Amino acid sequence: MPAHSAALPTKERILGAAEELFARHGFEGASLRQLTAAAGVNLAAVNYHFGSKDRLIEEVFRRRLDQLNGRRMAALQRVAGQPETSVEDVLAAFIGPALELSHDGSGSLFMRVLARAFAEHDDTLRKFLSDNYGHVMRQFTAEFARLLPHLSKEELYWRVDLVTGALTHAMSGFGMIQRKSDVPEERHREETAAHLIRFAASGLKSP
Amino acid sequence: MPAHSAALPTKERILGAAEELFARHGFEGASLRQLTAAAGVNLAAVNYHFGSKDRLIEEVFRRRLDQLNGRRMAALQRVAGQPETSVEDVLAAFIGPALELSHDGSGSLFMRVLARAFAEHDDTLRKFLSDNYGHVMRQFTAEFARLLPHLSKEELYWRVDLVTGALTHAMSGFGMIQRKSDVPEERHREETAAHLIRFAASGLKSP
DNA sequence: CGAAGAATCAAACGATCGTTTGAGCATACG
DNA sequence: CGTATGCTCAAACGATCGTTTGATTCTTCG
Repeated sequence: MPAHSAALPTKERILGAAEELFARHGFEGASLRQLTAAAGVNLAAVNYHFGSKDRLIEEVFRRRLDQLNGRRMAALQRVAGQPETSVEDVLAAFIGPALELSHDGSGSLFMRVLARAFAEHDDTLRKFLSDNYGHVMRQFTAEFARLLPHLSKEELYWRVDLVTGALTHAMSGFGMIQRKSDVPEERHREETAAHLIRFAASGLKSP
Repeated sequence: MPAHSAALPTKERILGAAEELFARHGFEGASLRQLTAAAGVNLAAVNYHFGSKDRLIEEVFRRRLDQLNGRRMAALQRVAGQPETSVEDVLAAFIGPALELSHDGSGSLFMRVLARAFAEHDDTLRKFLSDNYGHVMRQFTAEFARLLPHLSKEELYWRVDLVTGALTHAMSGFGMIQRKSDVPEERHREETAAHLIRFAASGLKSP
């Protein structure tokens, strides 16, 4: 059993520093020496607690995606199959949890890590993400298919993919997603969600 | 003066191999040793011809972006300011040249390199891209502003940014952009452009 | 031809990478 | 108390990184 450390357990400190440095410098660009120095732990701690750098990368994803996709699925279940559900409702179920994470202090960098994962065409990482979280995208796509029955399968896949790209890009912090200092946090989140949902719904429902 | 080599000049061979390996493994992930081996040139050739790895990265961008943005600007000039110009026309001027490049044998990997550049928050690279090619995005945004006068500045920036994200994502090869073997190249390009333009125009014109 | 310059080459530079080792410290349990 | 067990630590492992050097080859031109 681990002794209760001063501030945070070593594993959590490593995961936090890894998230920040992976977002800033990429998976190959961030070294374990920078990482462990930032976390204030010994260099060997990574291999002791995680086995390897690759396994650490997977854990960085697992920690956030388990929560993020759990909330997405829960939100989807609340509207899926209902007769009065709109495209906007489904988009809100997809976007809302991501925005909560994105504006949640320690998790705000994870969206940038996720954007990097999309840019990586590394097969191992992509297979890990597809195996563990592919079912979420499939469920959302199925619900969109129900709400947009006039779209061919190919047309639907196209549009869902374009929506994914737009949201990933926006939420990884390139856009104007930064909150102005005179706007309250929660209100800014709602306005951001409204922007994203309006744009994506328009694209999805395009004739 | 360079002697005329067997196939391609050394500089071009390096640029070609760099584009492929940067797309596949990232800027830090691709080493000069892999790169020069793939190009069939000596390791020292990179520093001899380009000065450093960072300067090589810049040249990889310059070679493609000069052509890409030149064509974009030329296409934009043909429709900008005209009274009968539509949002779709401007989008076509932006997307068409990128699709030509994306489907042009040796240039097909460059869009993936560009997607990586977006994921990199490296200040040096971003400043280079902004300084050299920022005026292109500004010109297109100005034309969108003319065609969508009811949008606030903030709203317009939001939507242009979302369009950029969607297109970068799609053209870097995550979507279904791959051509089926029974569809002719040019027809597939037109259909792809039609998909992208319809989606983006819908998002931009959203009420 | 012969000198000059451009280009290529093998080899090495110091720095840094991910990973491993083995000793040392702390806590837990008989 | 003594001895496992979980954890941390400094140090080192071999490999690989970007870059530099100095000699060698090739090309051009007086």
